[in-house]
Amino acid sequence: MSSTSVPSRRRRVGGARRAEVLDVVVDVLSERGYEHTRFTDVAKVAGVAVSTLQFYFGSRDDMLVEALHHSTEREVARLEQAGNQEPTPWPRLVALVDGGLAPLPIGTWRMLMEFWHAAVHDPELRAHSVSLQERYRRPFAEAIRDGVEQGEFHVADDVEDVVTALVALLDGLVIPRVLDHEYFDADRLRVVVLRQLRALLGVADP
Amino acid sequence: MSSTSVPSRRRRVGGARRAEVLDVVVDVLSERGYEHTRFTDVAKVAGVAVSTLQFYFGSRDDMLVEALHHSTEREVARLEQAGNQEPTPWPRLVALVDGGLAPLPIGTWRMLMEFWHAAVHDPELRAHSVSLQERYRRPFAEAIRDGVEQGEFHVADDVEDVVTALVALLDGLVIPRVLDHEYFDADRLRVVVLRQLRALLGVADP
Amino acid sequence: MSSTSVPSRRRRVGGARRAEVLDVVVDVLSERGYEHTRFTDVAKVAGVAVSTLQFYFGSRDDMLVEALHHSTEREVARLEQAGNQEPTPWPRLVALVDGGLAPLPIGTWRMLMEFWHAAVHDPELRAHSVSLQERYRRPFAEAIRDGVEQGEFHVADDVEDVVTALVALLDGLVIPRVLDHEYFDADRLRVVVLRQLRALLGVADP
Amino acid sequence: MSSTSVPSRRRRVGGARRAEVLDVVVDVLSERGYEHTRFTDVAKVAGVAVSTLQFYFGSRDDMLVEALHHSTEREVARLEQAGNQEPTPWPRLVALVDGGLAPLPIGTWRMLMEFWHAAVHDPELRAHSVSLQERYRRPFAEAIRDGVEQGEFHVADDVEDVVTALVALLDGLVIPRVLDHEYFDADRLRVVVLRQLRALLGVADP
DNA sequence: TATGAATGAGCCTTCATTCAT
DNA sequence: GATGAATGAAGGCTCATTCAT
Repeated sequence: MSSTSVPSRRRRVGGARRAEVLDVVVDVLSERGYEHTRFTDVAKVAGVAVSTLQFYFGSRDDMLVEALHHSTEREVARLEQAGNQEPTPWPRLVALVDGGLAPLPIGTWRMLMEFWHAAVHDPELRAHSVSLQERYRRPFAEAIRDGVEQGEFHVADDVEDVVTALVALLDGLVIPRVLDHEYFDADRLRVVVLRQLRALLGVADP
Repeated sequence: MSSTSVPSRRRRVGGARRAEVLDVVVDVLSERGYEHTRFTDVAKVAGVAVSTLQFYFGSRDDMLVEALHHSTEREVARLEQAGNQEPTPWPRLVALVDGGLAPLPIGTWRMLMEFWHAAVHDPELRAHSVSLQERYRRPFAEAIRDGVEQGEFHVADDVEDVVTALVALLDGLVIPRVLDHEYFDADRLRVVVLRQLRALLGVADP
Repeated sequence: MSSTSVPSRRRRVGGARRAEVLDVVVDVLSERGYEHTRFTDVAKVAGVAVSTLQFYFGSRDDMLVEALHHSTEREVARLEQAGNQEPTPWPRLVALVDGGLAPLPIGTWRMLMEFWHAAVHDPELRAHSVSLQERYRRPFAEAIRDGVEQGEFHVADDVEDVVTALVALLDGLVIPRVLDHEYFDADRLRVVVLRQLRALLGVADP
Repeated sequence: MSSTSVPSRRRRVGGARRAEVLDVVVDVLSERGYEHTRFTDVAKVAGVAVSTLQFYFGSRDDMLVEALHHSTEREVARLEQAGNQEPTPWPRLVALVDGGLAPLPIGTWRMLMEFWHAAVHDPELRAHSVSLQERYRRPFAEAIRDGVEQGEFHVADDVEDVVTALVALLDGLVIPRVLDHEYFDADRLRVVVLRQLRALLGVADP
C-alpha cells in the first residue's frame, strides 16, 4: 500500500546527486550510529562539502531523520514485496519470516536498531515508528487471518497478539545478530521459529 | 553465578554519596540516553558539582559505562533471583518469563535498550554484552535442560537455539514497550508466550 | 542643488524591476536594520531569487549602501521641496520644521537612524553623511540668512551654529519617536520647537 | 536614585576579572558596534579565552546587552551626579547641559548611539531604554520645576515637553559629534543651547 | 536577464577537561 | 573530599559568493 514515501517538509532543493547522497547518509548512519554521525563524516564519504549537505537536507537532524525514514521505508517495502510473492497463507508466512531473517548486509539491521533507539528519544520519530510498525505488522496479520479463514490455521489467541509475538521474535533476533553474538545462527533459528509458528497456528509439522 | 561485578580498572574514590550518585546516573541515563547524558544533567539532578562527578567517576564515558554495568548487573541478578525461587522446571521457566515481562519502571527497559545500542558502537561494551548475555541465558537454559532430563520437556531442536528464540522474544517485546506502542499488552502477551513455550517444549496445555 | 544622486561606481544592470526591488530593499532595511538584512530577507519580500539581487546590486554591502543613498536622497529632496513652497523666511522655516516633524511612516525615521549608525562604522558612508548633512542644513541656513538680511530675524550667534542646534533638535526627536517613547508628542513638540526658534531668531510670538 | 544596577539573570559566575572584562566589552563594543563585536574581538583585547567570556556572560547577546546596560547605567549616574552638585535651579541646569556636552572619550557617545540603535531592534533593550530615558530626564525636569516654583523660571509649555526638547537637542548633538562633522563645536554650541534655554525659561541673559 | 546548485569562511555554542584551592 | 574558574577542541549553522546554465 501507499509506499509513497515521506511527505517531508523540505526536499525541493538539490540536484540529481541528492538521492545518491541520501544513500550515503544511510550507510554512514548505520555504521557510526545516529549520535556519532557528523556532517563531516557524511561529507567525506559522499565527496561533497558540508554546506552541500546542509543545502540538501537542512539541519543535521533533518538529514539523519530523512535517512532513517528512507531506509525504514525501504525495509518495509521489501517485506511487503516478499509477502506478495506467495499466494497461499503458510508459504507466505514463511516468506515473511525469511524476510525477517534474511542475510542482508549487517548495516540493514544496525539501521533498524538505530531507528528504535532514536525513536525512544525523539517524539517525531516515535510517531513514525508507530505507523511504520503498523505497516510492518500488516502482512503478517493478513497472512494469518487468511489462513484462519481458509481453515488452514487454528489460533487460540487474538491474531494481533500472535503477530506481536512473532514480530517481537524477529526483532529480538536482530539484537544478537547486530551485537555479533556467537550463538546466533540464522539457519538454525529459522527452524525453531517456524516450528514455534506452526505450533501457534496449529499447522502440522512437515 | 559469581556476581563479580564491574571488572574494570575504574577508581574507587568518593564517599558514601558515590553510590547514591551512581543510581542517579542510571536514572538520568535511562531518561536521556547515553549520548545525551551530560555531566551537567547528572550534576543537576544529583545536586553535586560537575567536578565532583569527575572526581567520582573519572571521565564521562567511565561514568556512563559504570552506570550501564551497574544497572545491567542488577537486572541479571534480578532474573537469577526470580529463577531460584521455583524448584521445578516449568514453574521456574514461568517465573523467568514473568521476570522478562514484569511491569517494572519503564526506565529499566529503556536502560536495556541503551545498553544494546551503546554496545553496538563500543567494543568494550560489546564484550561485556557477550558475558552478560551468557549469564542472562543461563537460567533459561538450565531450567529447560532440567526439564528435559526429568522427562518433563521434549525438545526437537538444540536447547541453546530454543533459549535464543525465547530470549529474543522477550527482548523483542521490550521494543514496543519502550516505544509505547498501543498494541502491546503484557498480560495478553504472557499467555501467548507461554503457549508458544509449551508447544516448543512439548508441555501439555493447562 | 545638484541632486546628482548615487555618486557610486556601482553597476547599472537589471531590467525595470530593479527600481522596484530597490524600494523593497529600503523597506526591509528600515524594518530589520542594516546588519540584519540578508539577501534572503530581501529576496523573499521582493519575490526574486537571491542571485538576482546579486546580479542587480553586486554585493550585499553594495545593495544596502545603495538603498541607504536612495532613501536619504529622497528625504533630503523632500525637505528641499518643503522649503521651496514658501517665499518668505519665517513661513519657510516653519515648513522645514514641519518637514522634520512630519508624521511619515515610521520606516522613514528608522532609516535615518540606520544611516547614522551605519555611517559611524563605515568610512564611505561617513563621507556621504557629510555631504548629505550639508544639503540637509542648507535650506535652514538659507532661510535664516534671508530673514536676517531682510531684518526679520535677529541672531546673536553664528547662523551655522543656530542651524546645528536646530537640526540637532529635529534629529534628536527622531530617537524617542523611533523608540516609541510615550512622552513623545509631535504636535506639542512642534509648538515648543517653534517657540524656541522664535526666541533664537528674535521673532515676536504670534 | 537607586543606582542599584542591573538585576541581571546570570552574574553568579566568574571571579574578580569579570568586572574588568566587562569594561573591555564596553570599549570594544563602542569601537566596533554591536553587530560587529565578536567574541573573538573581546577575547583578544581582554586577553582571555572565548570560552571564558561565555562562562562569564552566557551568550554573545547576553554579554553585549550587559555591557550596554552597564555603560548606560554609568552615564545616567554621571548625569545625576552632575546635577546634584549645584543647589540652585539655573546653575544645576547648566551643569546638566555641560554633562550632556562634556568632552568625554568619543567611545562614550558612540556607545549611546549603539544603544539607541540596538534598542530599535530588540524589544528587551527598548524596554530598558524607556526606563533609562525616564531617569535621564528626571534631573532636568526637577531642576526646571524647582526653578518654576521659586519664580525663577517662566515656562509657557508643559515642563515635560520642554525637557523632551532639551534632551532631544543634547541627543541630537551626539550625532554630528560621533560622525565627526566639522561644523560641530561643543563650546560654541554650549552658548547657543544655553541661550535657547534661557529664552524658553524666561531667564534674563547674563 | 535571471536563477539554482554548490561551496567556503566565519562564528557561536556545547562540553569535557585541567587546575588551583 | 569537593568545587569553582578557566580553557581548548569540535561541530553545527548562517550567509555571502561563485559558477554553470
